[in-house]
Parts: sequence; structure tokens; C-alpha cells
Amino acid sequence: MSAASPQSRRPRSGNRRDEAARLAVLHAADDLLVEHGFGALTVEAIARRAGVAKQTIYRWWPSKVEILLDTLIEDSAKRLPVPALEPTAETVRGYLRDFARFLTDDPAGKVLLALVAQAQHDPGTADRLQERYLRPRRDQERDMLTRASAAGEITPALDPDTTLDAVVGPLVYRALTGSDVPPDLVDALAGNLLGPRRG
Amino acid sequence: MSAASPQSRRPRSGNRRDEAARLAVLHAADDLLVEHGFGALTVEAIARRAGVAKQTIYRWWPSKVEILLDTLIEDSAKRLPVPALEPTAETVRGYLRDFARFLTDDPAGKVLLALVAQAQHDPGTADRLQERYLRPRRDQERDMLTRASAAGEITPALDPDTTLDAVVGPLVYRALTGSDVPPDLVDALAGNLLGPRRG
Amino acid sequence: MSAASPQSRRPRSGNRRDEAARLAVLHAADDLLVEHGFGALTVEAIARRAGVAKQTIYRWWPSKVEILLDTLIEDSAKRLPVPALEPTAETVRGYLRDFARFLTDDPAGKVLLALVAQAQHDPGTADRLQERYLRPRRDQERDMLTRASAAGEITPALDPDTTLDAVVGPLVYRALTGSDVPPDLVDALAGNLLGPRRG
Amino acid sequence: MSAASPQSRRPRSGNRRDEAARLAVLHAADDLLVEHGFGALTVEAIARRAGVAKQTIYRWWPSKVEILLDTLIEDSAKRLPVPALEPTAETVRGYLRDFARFLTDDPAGKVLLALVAQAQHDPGTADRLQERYLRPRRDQERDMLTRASAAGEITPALDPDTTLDAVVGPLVYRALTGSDVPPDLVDALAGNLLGPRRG
DNA sequence: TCGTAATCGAGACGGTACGTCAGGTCTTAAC
DNA sequence: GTTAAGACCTGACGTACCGTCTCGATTACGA
Repeated sequence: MSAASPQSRRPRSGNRRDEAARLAVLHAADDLLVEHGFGALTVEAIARRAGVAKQTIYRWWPSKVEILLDTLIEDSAKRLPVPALEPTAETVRGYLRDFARFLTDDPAGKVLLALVAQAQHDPGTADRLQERYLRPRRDQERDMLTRASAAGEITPALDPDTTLDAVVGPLVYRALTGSDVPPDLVDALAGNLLGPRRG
Repeated sequence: MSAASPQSRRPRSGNRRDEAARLAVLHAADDLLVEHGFGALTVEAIARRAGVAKQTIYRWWPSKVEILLDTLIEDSAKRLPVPALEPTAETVRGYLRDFARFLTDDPAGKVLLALVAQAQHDPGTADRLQERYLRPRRDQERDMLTRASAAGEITPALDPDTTLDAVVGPLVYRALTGSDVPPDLVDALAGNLLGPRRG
Repeated sequence: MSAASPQSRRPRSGNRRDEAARLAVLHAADDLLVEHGFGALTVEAIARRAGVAKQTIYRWWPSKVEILLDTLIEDSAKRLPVPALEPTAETVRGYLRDFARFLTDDPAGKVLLALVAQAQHDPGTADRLQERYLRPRRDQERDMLTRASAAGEITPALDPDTTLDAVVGPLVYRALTGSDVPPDLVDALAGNLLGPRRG
Repeated sequence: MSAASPQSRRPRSGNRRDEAARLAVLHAADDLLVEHGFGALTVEAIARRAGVAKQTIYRWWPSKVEILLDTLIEDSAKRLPVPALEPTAETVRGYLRDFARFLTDDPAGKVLLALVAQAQHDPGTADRLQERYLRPRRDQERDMLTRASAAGEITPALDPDTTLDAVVGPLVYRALTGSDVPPDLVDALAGNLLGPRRG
């Protein structure tokens, strides 16, 4: 029998949004992206995998890009926080190294890369990615750099935004095109842009 | 009228590949990408626009990515040649500025960006892009840098490949995510990486 | 305007099969066959004419043969019923004459002929045609003959099935090959096979 | 090497029609029809199997139906000749039994059935089949019946053409729809239509 | 003897239809 | 009001044949 005893039925939502369904969708999207690539990331497949109706997805997310943004924001807040208080030279360099590892090793890094790629294919994605992820994070990163610079921890040769682009750009570029992103690269870029290690 | 003057009849190919059809496909793909974005770049649409049968496309190109690669290679050889002989500091800087303009203003630049994006979505694309475009061009660029460095024209702080990634990466990254790519950025990056302008 | 008055909106099906779509497909298939022949009877054309998506056709019918079978069964039940109760000699002869007219004049007759033809081209069609149409109808016809015979209304020279083949065969054969099927032919065959008219 | 000794090279046609190509096409069509059915009988497949260029087919035959007619005419003249001189009751019955076997067992019988079927799908085929095969053969058959009748060998209840339709029709009908065509059926029909066997 | 002409295999070409898949909208029925 | 389910139209996918065409090689005939 498929429908077991009545009381064992999962307590379906009724009137309010079903948090279980929301999480199932986010995880399904994440898993599909990591396991089978962006090409396999269809709304249909997400619904199938999450055990959720397509309509439930369309009701809550205007597009699959927003699903990915949701997972990206939640995951990168948890697993790649921007050092906020009293950043030292080592904190900053550590963050950049973490970022490189995030890009290549973390499932959420794949999500970020997929969104950057999709941003090129679709202007709407570019806007939303900037608005919901890149801009807020950049604000935090700029703040980190400014504080570290003010504290004399680092001596950037360029202004903060250019500096960040100059480090993040190459890492993302290499990750996007299927090249490796060795820690050495981060150190080389950081060394050149943040000033020599003190000592 | 459909049948114009007899002598103006198109000399159809017969047994050999029809160059007119080949060019029609390349141009149609290019135009569609620029005008309506990667999402509109379907084989069906290319065939429609080129006035060509779908089968003709599938006969000669294994995927639309290869079509884009063909246009990219032909166009960027013409419009963005890598300075080869006796590169000076100014030649090198000029090339990088041209590259930035190519990315944002040239239709073929859109093709490159689309391919970089697609490389993230599909590993096969990544391989082919590296193999047919990025690697050969990088070889020329490395050569340019090495010669300029040997001639004392520039004094890069990092090894040639890292230097190139450090300039190209940020430009591509900003172009991909829908940010602008100001000439200032090129100059700032070049100034930092190629050494100070002589004077 | 595309959205007319709210109340005139077609009440689309939702979760259940759309009867309007089903009928549109059956009629479109019928019309196309009659108007342009079997060659024009493509799934694409049926979908176009019925204003229905191809997928809707493939969802409900495994092949266009089954579409034709559906129309044939519904139409010939309505327009060519087999006389069931107390068949007289005249009833039987009338049915056979009706059958001849059905073959040549009724749209559904064209459907039957098309299916008989297609049965030769494809064994699967042969099986389904037998199973869904010919066998059930033959059962009724055999019953009719047996009753009429038992009542002394007719005196067939051969067993019922052979008798039926001996009348139906020539009619279908002539219709198939583009010859005419004159009422005289029916009468001649019936006279020879069912015994002389009483009186 | 693929091309063996030079002298073993096939002596290609030059200026006149290549009889080998003609036969290769006829046999290929026949074989394909018997082995894989009418659905597999495409011009492309015939050309492939015959080792012949499509153009060679289109040069000599306006359609695949004409190819089948060519094979049918040649084969049935050889393997199912109509008894011409002094037909006896047994000759006539023998011819009808042969016809039944031809329909079911002879490859050329499959060709005839395929053409009868196709005649229903396409009026052009109906005309050509009548004109090139059915009418001439019917003329011979009618002649046979008339002579046998004049000689007192048989006593048909109906006029010759109706009689022939009445025998041929059921046989073809059953063969078309995938039923068997037992010899008994021929005998029953013949007995009923040609008069009782003389004793 | 050599050009003219028709043949042949090969296969590119613009098309149409195939049967499948996903997109995004809508309706139902259960909760 | 929300859910899973799924029918619906749309449109692209990559493939198979259609019938037309052009090619280059081959062979026969006639000036």
C-alpha cells in the first residue's frame, strides 16, 4: 500500500507556506547543480527530486536563478563570512584563500560560478546577482579592506574596489574556464596588491 | 521574384561544402547572440535566420558552441591581433586596452564572454574553448610579454601567465557580471603589473 | 484583445483529460484524411488543425493509427449499426448495402479503408485493427447471419465467416483499388451467397 | 586496398543505361519490402542497399511505386502466369489456388499487397496499379473464364468480372488484414462461383 | 582522334515530420 | 490558502528522408 495509516501521513501544510518544501527545493537545486551540472538544472528536475509540484516552485520563485540565489546567500553567509572586526593582514589574506577554496571545493561555490555564468547569458540574472549577492558582499569586503588599510595592516596599491576586482577577477576567471585555482595564485595576487608581508 | 536573372543564380555547391551556407550560419549565430542574447541562440533560430536547413548545421558543427568558436577565432584574428614583433611597453598596453574594448564593444567580444559563461555550464565547452581559443591566444600573449620583458620595455612583477590572468581576469569578470569595464581599470592593472611607465 | 470576456474563457481542464481536445483531435484526423488523404495525415498536421499541442496527442495516443481507430469505432457504431434483433432477409441485405455505401460515401468508410491499407504496411496496425474493430464487428455480423439463418430468412451456401468474407472482401477490394462499388455488386454477391429472395 | 585488380573493376556504364544498376534497385526494393516492410522502403534505403546513387533512382523511376510495379510485373509474369489455351475446370481452380499461395508465400505477392494498400493512400498509385498491372491481368483472367465457360468446363453464376472480384476480393482482403488465406477458402469460393465439380 | 553527351556514385542542400523534453500556466482535489 | 498532481500549449531538440542539385570520373558515339 502506498497510503499507509492515516496518522502516519506527513502533516501537510494547509494554510501556511511549507518550510519543508522550501528546503527540499533549495537542496534539490543545489544537489542537481553539483551532481549533473547547470544543464540538468531544470524546474522539472528540481520538482521531481524535491518531491514537490512545479507550481509550488513557480509560486515562490520567479525563476530557477532565484532559487540558486537563495541557496547561495544562505550558504555563503554560513561558510564564507567576511571578517568584520579588526581585520589583520593575515585575516584578509585568509579570507581570500578561503574564497579561492570556496570557489573550487564548496558546492555553494559552484552555485556562485553558475550564477556568474548565467549573468552573462541573461541580463536579468546579472541585475539580481549584483543586487542580492555581489553588491552586499562587496560592501562588506570593501569595509574589511578599508579597516585593514586604516590600521596599517595592508598597503593596497589601488583603490579598494579595483583591488578586490583585481584579486577576485582572476580567481573567478580561472574557475569559470575550467583551469585550476592554486593557492599560489592567491598569494601572488595578494602579495602584489596588498603590499609586502610585514616582518 | 525568386528566380532573378539567370547568371545571378547561386552556384550551388554540389558535392562540396557550400561556403555561402557556412558564412550564413556564422553570421546568423553572431547576430542572434548580439541582438537577442544566448538564450535566443537555438539551432533552429540560426537555421531560420541563415536560410539554411538544420541538417546543414548538424552536418558541419557538433554543437552551437563550435559555431561560436568558429566565429570567435576568425573575428578575433582579424580584429584583435596579438602584437608579435618587437613589442614595446606601449604596444603591450595598447593591446590590453584593445582587449577591454573588444570585450565590451565588439560583437566577437560578446561571443567570447558567452563561451566563457557556457564553459562553466558545460565541461566540454570548457575544454574546447581552452583548446581552440584560449590556449593558442595565451601562447601568443605570453610570447609578447616575454619579448617585451627581455627588451626591457616592461618589468612584470609576476610570471607571464599569472600576469596575464591578473589583467584579463578582472576585465572578463566585470564584463561577465554586467559591470562596466572602464579604460582606467586597464591602466591601473597594467600599471601595477607591468611596472611603471618609463619616462 | 486576446482575453475576451471573462465568462467566455474556455474552462480548461486542469488535472483531468480535456474532452474538447480529444474531440478536436479526432475530428482533425478525420477531416485531414478525407480532405487530403493519408499522406497528409501527420501528427504535426493533426495538432495544427486541432489547435492542440503535439505532446497532447502523444500523451493519449501511441500512434495516429489509434486515433483513426477511435474515430472509426465511434462513428461506425453510430452510422453503421449491425442489425441485432430478429434480422430478416431484407435487414441483412440492407446492412450489406449500407456497408457498401459506408465504404464509399461516409468519411468513416475512408478511415476504415485507410486502416486496412495501413494494416498491410505495418503488422502492429493489423493486430490492433483486428482486435479493436474487425473482430468485434465480425462477432456481431456472424450473430446476425446465424439468427437470420435459424429463422429461415436466408439460406447461406457457406459457413457464416466465409460468407461474410465473400461479401465484404470484394467490396473492400474494389474500394481499395479505386474502382467503384455499385449496389448491383452487393446484390449479386448477396443473391449468390444468401440464397434466392423468397417470394 | 579496396579496389582489387584493375581488370576486376566493374565496367561502369558510360553512355548507356546500366542494367546492373537497374536490377540492383529492383532487387533491393523487393528485399527491403519483404524483410522490413513498406515502412523501411525509402528511396534512401533502396539506394544504400543497391549500392546506387539516389539520383540514379530518380532518373529512371518517378517514384518508389513504379519500382515496385516493375518488379511485380516481371515477377508475376514468371511465377503466376494466367493459363491461356484451352483452360479446363481444373486449370482455372489451380490458377486461383496458385494466386492464393502467391499472395501469402511469394515475395512478389507482398509487393502486390503493398501496392494495393498504397493505392488507397494515394490515388496516383491506384491509377498506375490499375493501368500497369490489374487491368492487363484482369483482361487475361476474363479471357480464361470466358473460354472455360464456353467450353462447358465451368458454369459461373455471375458475369466474369464479378466472379473474379468475388474470388480475388476475399483473398486479398484477408491477406491485407493479416488473416490467413487457407486453401479451403479458395475451394469454397470457387465451388460456389464456378459451379459444382463435374463428376 | 577527340570532343560531346549521357551515365554513374557520392553527397550537400533546403525542407518537413518525427517523437521527446522542458518551460510556464492553469485547474483539480485533498488537507 | 497551500499542497501534489498533472493536463495543457509552446517551441526546441537531434534524426531520418524527401527530391533537387552539382561534382568528378567513366564510357560510348559521331564528326
